[in-house]
Amino acid sequence: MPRASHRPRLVDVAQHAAVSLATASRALAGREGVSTEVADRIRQIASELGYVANPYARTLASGATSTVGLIVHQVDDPYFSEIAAGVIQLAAEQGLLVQICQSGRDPGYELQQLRHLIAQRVGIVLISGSGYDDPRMESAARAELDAFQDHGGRAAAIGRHALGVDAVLPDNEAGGHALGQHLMDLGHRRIAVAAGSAGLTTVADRLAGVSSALRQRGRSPADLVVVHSDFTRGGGRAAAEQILNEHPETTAIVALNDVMAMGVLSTLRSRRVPVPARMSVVGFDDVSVAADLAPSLTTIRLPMTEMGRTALTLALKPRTTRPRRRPTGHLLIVRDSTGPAPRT
Amino acid sequence: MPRASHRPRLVDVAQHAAVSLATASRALAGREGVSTEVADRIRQIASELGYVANPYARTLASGATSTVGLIVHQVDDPYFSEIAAGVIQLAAEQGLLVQICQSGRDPGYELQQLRHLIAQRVGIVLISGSGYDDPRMESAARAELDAFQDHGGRAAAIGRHALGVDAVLPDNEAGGHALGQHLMDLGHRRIAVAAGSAGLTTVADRLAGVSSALRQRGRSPADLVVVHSDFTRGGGRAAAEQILNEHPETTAIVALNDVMAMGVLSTLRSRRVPVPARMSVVGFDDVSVAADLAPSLTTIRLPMTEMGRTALTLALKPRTTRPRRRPTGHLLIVRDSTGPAPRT
DNA sequence: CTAGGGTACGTAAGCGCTTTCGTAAGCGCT
DNA sequence: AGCGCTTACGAAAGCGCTTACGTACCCTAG
Repeated sequence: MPRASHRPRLVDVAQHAAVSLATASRALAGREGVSTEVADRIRQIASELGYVANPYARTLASGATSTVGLIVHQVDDPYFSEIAAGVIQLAAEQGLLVQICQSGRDPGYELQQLRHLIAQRVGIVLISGSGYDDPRMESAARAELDAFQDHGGRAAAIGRHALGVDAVLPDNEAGGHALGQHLMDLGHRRIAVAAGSAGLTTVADRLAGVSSALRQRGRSPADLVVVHSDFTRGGGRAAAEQILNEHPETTAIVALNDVMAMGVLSTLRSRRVPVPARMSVVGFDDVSVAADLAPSLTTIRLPMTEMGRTALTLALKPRTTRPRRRPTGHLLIVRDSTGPAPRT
Repeated sequence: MPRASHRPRLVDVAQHAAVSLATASRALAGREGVSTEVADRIRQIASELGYVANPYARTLASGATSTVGLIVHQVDDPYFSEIAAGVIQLAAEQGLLVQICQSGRDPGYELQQLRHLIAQRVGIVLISGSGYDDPRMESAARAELDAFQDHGGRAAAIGRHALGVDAVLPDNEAGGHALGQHLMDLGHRRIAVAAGSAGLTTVADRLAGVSSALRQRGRSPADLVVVHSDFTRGGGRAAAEQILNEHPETTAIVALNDVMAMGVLSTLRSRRVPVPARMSVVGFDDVSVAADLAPSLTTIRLPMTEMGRTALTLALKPRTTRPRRRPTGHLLIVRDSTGPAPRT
């Protein structure tokens, strides 16, 4: 077999510099034990030769990987693509490579992807998406991550907790609360929630926030109509259909993320329900298109790109005994999809 | 140093099966020279042990990589995220891993990312984005890809040609033509184009299509107002501003991609120009949010996700002497952002 | 002048695979 | 019985790095 690569190897650099492999390796790794002049000469020659270390050989020898695995639900969901953008940005700055996987919102498949990434010996695992209420759902993933970290891997979660790893977490409950308050302030009393799949912590937290806002104003959370479907545009459409059919008195719909809100708006448009005159709609996340929807969407802004960066930053730091939790800010963005409740 | 990994190695499998390393390797790779019974026993044991080959060792030994590098402009641009989704999908089906890079629309940085990917010894490179009119801009990338392919790498381009590699290519000119025709049919005579950066082949091709539609109807393409900015939302806003200020007689704006169209619509909204009553707007690509914009966008549909899959499929096939070009379909989608030209 | 201790560098043993080559066994044929 | 051929497997040489360990050298102190 011919040489796998035509690229210069470390021996080539070492020969040109008339030093041993060990010295060349040390010099390029910036480790000590090499005089400054020799190190400079080696680096000089390496760059002249266009030498770049073979990461496979390097990893095999040292066990230290420089690739980070990122698990998202769907890269073409704007929430996740903004997170991914942040991760990839920072990774590029750090000279790391990002391997990306889609779990397709399926916990079983997600676990499989996680195992695959770990089996591929990535050094860092970043996992986004929502956690599950049922601890049994998370325990397998958690065990996997624990073992991974015990053997020197690093992991961080984005927007999900209960995984026993560092996490960057938006305050979903406070965000939901702000949305609830905003709608109450506008006089809405018949509020429905288009929720993602039941059993997701993100859903539970955001919902709890909305409920608490109602309770704070002396209204029973039982009045809140909650329709579960999933965190997709189609899920939003389905939820809106159900709300319109079964609860025609509703004057405001809280979609628990922007993508669902897009579906909700779409259904309202095709049903010719004027927004916000007849129905107010709010979302959550403030994905970049939220401002361009018809009408532009009132929502809670989350700094997704920054969340991605922060998660990688956390994973890059040495592990602490207790998992860290980094909160993110959130902000109510009022746009044109909300207005005063229609008089009855 | 402790063993880098706690995972079972090939020796472990071999020992349990009481065979040599070579036999175990052959059996798991499905290569011949192993009796069926022995091979089955080895596979059985491997799966019991949860053995997964160390890709670093495997690649180092064989030179065959199983990771594909994908270069996009920005993952949070919906056009690219849909392409990425397709690539990642198919890669997962094939057991390949995807390393993703953002070039940030900067040709220099893109070249750097390309070199980086190749230096990282990916086996397949997929490059998306637009090519450049100036052949000198592409020659460096082309040389890099040529050398890469000569040494056994495989590459494919998505939506760009002139790279000397297999490519999946939408018919940008025909799409532009369809848009031009559509607007002419609606009676528009004062048409402006919000174009991406000058020098991009995508821009030139789509523009040529629009011009040819005008010419076909006996109008001079010189009448076409072309404003160059870039393929972003901000670029669309800027272009729209300029068009409104310098060419107030315009009744239709062709944005050369949907993301720019979003910016155009945003500007028109803030300037209170009614769409389509006073101004028609069209985009290009049909990203998934195009239907949810205000108003929903008339555009040319491109099968981005499928384009991603096709590109990977091409790269997976053995290389042919001449680069293949796989065309993609396109389709005019008429929505609410276009209407009859206002009477003057 | 020698012992002791750094410092700078080289030697060589892996990391966990793949693959070439060698060998032994089994087969049919003359 | 002897030959060549095929088949099934093992031994061992790498792939291109990192790093523990060894060694030569120089400097300072006694």
